Amino acid sequence: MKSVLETLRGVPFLHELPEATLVEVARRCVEKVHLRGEVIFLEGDPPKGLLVVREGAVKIFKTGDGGREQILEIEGPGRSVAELPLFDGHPYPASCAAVHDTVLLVVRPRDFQELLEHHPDLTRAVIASLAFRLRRMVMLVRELSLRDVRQRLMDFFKESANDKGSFELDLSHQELAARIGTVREIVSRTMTKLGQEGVIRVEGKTVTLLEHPPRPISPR
Amino acid sequence: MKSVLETLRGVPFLHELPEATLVEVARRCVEKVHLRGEVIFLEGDPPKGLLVVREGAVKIFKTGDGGREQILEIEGPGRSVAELPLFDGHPYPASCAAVHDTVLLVVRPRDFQELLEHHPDLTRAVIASLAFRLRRMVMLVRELSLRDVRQRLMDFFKESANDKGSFELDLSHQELAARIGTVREIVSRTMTKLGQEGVIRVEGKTVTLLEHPPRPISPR
DNA sequence: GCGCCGCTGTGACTTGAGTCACGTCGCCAT
DNA sequence: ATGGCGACGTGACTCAAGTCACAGCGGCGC
Repeated sequence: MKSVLETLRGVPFLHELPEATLVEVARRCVEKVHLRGEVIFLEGDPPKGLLVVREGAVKIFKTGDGGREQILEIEGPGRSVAELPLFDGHPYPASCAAVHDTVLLVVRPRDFQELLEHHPDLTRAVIASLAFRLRRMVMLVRELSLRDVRQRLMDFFKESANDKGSFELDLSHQELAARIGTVREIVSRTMTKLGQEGVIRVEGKTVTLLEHPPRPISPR
Repeated sequence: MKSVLETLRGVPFLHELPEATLVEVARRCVEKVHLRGEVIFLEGDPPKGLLVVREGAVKIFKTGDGGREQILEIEGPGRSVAELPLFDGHPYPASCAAVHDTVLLVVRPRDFQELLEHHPDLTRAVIASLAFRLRRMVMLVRELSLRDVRQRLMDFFKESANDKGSFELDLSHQELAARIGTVREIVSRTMTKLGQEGVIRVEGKTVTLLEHPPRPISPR
């Protein structure tokens, strides 16, 4: 596991801060461990502080009536979560839970405020962070509203593969379903079908995207 | 129509600025007229500047393969749009078009940057603005993923009514459908059904929400 | 007045997605 | 090994939503 300082340096929106400041931040960090599945905060809770994933992974999600879950974001090591309520003072708009056993660094709200005041350049970073999340949410809206499950699944795979031909799928079908806005069974079925069609190949946890000629746009 | 200054004062995130600054902003405003239906910018375009609706209304939307449209936000007089690309420098994540004939005030990106530098307190406002939009998008994701059309429609009505019993629906079914993520016919049908069930009453453009005993939670 | 056009209402049909119910497989702990 | 548990695969069924087609209405311009 990386040192506290290394972890903080890896957070995109803390990246610009001078070393001395990071040390200041590190000093204020509390470490907190959450076991797989454990809830870290619930929608509606008041801000707990800035959370940085040191090890493991957490999910941000909304829950619907039928108990169904829509994951907004999954964040791994070196990523921060829960900035929003910190910046606007309102309660969390969504809940958060540990996807794997997780070690978090927590910077309490007051400490963070103080930091903001002493480091005005940090504010720019904050804006960048919010802007990034906003873009992600717009993408998610588009996916959910304008694409079918098959497309959403492929989009997710392509993003995970990140230009490489394959990647490790470290989510259960259950979680993958919640990520792309559907249910376990549909993910299972769709993946099987994609495999049969030769669009992807699945071997254990490794998913390979098989190139296939970009099919011409079908006439309407 | 309100004066330029009054319009600017009405923008939530400019509200805090001292009068003198607003005058500065007003001086840099260019006015631009767009007729109903006209496209103001397209997804992928580079930032055009801060846009403030002086009169009329605009929609921010994404377009899908089949030509279907998902509206992210509709903004009326005294509301700003297109802040995001201004803050992070990236292209628009969605397109924008006039819903009615519209008068816009435009502050060019360079002028806005200058303003930001001279008024550091404005930065807080910027954060608030992004935070607000982010919350809206999270709400939209929840709607799209976890609620059915009937619920989305009622949610939209309740928000429009804003605690009053009724409101003016100034969107076509087509636009309403794009707003809540479905198609015209379904909106039409669902509204008819809600009317028959006595949940709402529709008279011309006026929609009245009829109170009805909060039905007990159905057992699962 | 007449014709055009955008908006709306509705029937009939199709289908993608979700639900239910099992069965299987592999892994871990006792 | 054996029992339990969580993850996965799949058939069968249901249904909300979307599509297609068409008809009526109402306003506006010429």
